[in-house]
Amino acid sequence: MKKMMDLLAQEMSAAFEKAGYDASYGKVTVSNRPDLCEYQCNGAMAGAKAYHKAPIMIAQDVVWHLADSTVFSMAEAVKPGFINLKVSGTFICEYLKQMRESGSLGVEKTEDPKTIVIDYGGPNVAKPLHVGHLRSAIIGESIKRMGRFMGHKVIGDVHLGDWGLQMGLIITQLRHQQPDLPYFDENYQGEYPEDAPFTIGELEEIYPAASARSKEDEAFRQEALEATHLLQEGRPGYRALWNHIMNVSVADLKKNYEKLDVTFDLWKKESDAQPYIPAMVEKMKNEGYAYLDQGALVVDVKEDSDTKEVPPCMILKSDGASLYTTTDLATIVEREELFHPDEILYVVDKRQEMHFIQVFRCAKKTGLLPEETKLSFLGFGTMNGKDGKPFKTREGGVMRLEHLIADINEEMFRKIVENRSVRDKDARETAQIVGLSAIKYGDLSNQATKDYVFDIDRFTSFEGNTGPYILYTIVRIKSILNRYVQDGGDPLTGELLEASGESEKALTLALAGFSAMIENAYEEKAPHKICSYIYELANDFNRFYHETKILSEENEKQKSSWIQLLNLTKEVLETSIDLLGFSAPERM
RNA sequence: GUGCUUGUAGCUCAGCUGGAUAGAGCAACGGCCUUCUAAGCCGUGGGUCGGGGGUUCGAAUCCCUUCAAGCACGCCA
Repeated sequence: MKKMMDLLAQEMSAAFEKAGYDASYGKVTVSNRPDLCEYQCNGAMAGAKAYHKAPIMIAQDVVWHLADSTVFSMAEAVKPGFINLKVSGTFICEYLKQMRESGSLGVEKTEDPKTIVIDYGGPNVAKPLHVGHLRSAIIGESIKRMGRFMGHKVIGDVHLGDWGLQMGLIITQLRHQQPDLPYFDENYQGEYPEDAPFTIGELEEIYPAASARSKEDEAFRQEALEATHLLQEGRPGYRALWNHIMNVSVADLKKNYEKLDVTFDLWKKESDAQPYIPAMVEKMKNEGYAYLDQGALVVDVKEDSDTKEVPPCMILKSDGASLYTTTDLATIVEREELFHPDEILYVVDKRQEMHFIQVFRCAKKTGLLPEETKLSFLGFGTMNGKDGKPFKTREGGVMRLEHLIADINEEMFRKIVENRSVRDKDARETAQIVGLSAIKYGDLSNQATKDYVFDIDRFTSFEGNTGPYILYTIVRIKSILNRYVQDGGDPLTGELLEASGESEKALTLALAGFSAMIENAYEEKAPHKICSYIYELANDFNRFYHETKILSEENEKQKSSWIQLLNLTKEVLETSIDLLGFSAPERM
């Protein structure tokens, strides 16, 4: 079904035409003066020059043709040339009924479904998730859900980091700690043990220890480099160890992402792309794209329009080893082979932008992908603490994601039991649901590309533009609907009537704007637009709620109409928060 | 040094594809609970939209310039 805004523009354009002006001036926008009107059209001012006519004259001409409109209940020409509009209540009412019946809240699935691979999450194995991983997971998950909602085929890939020096460091550290393990015996012929020689907890100790040591102990570092190399060459003992590391840490990662309600379709990893490297490199060499520069194999990717120097894209280091870029390029080859995607979207820290510019250009230039395949980059900003500097623990260290989530849940739990007499068991569960909304909404309500301040106190607050406030609004609606059912009402029947008061009208207008909002938010990959929409919607609902006693309404038709309105509001809110990646509890 | 991004109320942020009086929330202050969750609602105060110039009937928004902050700039990922 058509978007509300398009229907209004259609009516307005027709009036422009009837008055003898071009239909393109009939664009309608939400009013920025809600005290004067609901919608407005500024086309008369835009057209003043073309028609050598005062804007107000044009506006008056157009308004005259809207006199008997069934869409607008008011259309007036004002001062310089604004056309102020109010929409007919019956028109909105009809629109909302269709919205309910459409099964998708009025949102039209795309006519041209794309296959989109989203690369997000990006954790490294053997290292615990820390707050730096939070944004990628949250933003990527939301965009994945939005894309699906619009009808695209979206494939989420966690793209694990499992192939760099970190693996060599861990192996080497382990070798120093437990030299007798069979994995280090080159002559070992038997089966390797099934169980890993470490727990996730131990594994997480190993990496930092190894990393620290490699910085001071050059011999150790060399050993680690060698181990990395041997692993990549396929040495059986190291391969077996690598398998253990993978199993132990992937299980742990899955558990943690589950807590965030973030799910990936693919658990691909850097090592999966390795088989694609030799042929890719050969191709680049043979076709003359790659050449040796200072010993390294590079591909030029600068373009004439560049305003600054874009260094060549490095394919192989001077020692012949592959690097980050190589893996990313090979991953593109792999994805093309497996999925033929129309688009690959990377949700990554914005500091990596230059790297991806190089990778994208190189992939296109060397023909790893068809010309029309879109490579896009959504770079997000840093999560800062209240001091405006990157988020740290009180002690100044890197905050583990688990701990952050636990802290939030604890805080949420405290607030819930403080404010309500809920049974303990429910309170824990509720605290988790509400806590997740606090984290995700706190993040997503900011523009993804900007740095933002992560403030636990503010995010867990039930007041203002927060996740908990949105959930509270939904819970209020659920509460009324539940009582209505308890009183013997059927929440699914009943006809939506035209809005009777101002706050109700405002609520219906907000609801009608859902599809335009969602389309725009997806197009711009901007979850924060969903946040500001539902925040306004929640405000509109709470105003309506405040002045309307629904359950005590004597007129049954009016009552059941309001119940329909609540149903629709709830659906829109719940659909929206689902796209953001969280859900609402039954009570709170 | 070069380039990118950001700068809006005391704080945290919207608004930026040009439109009317620049919006929220928090914090401060004042109202509203015999009645569906007051975790709510209503109201008051608070602004040289970093500075300066320009384009335009009209600029927070576009252009130029300047200041400040953050980030990135070939063998890490």
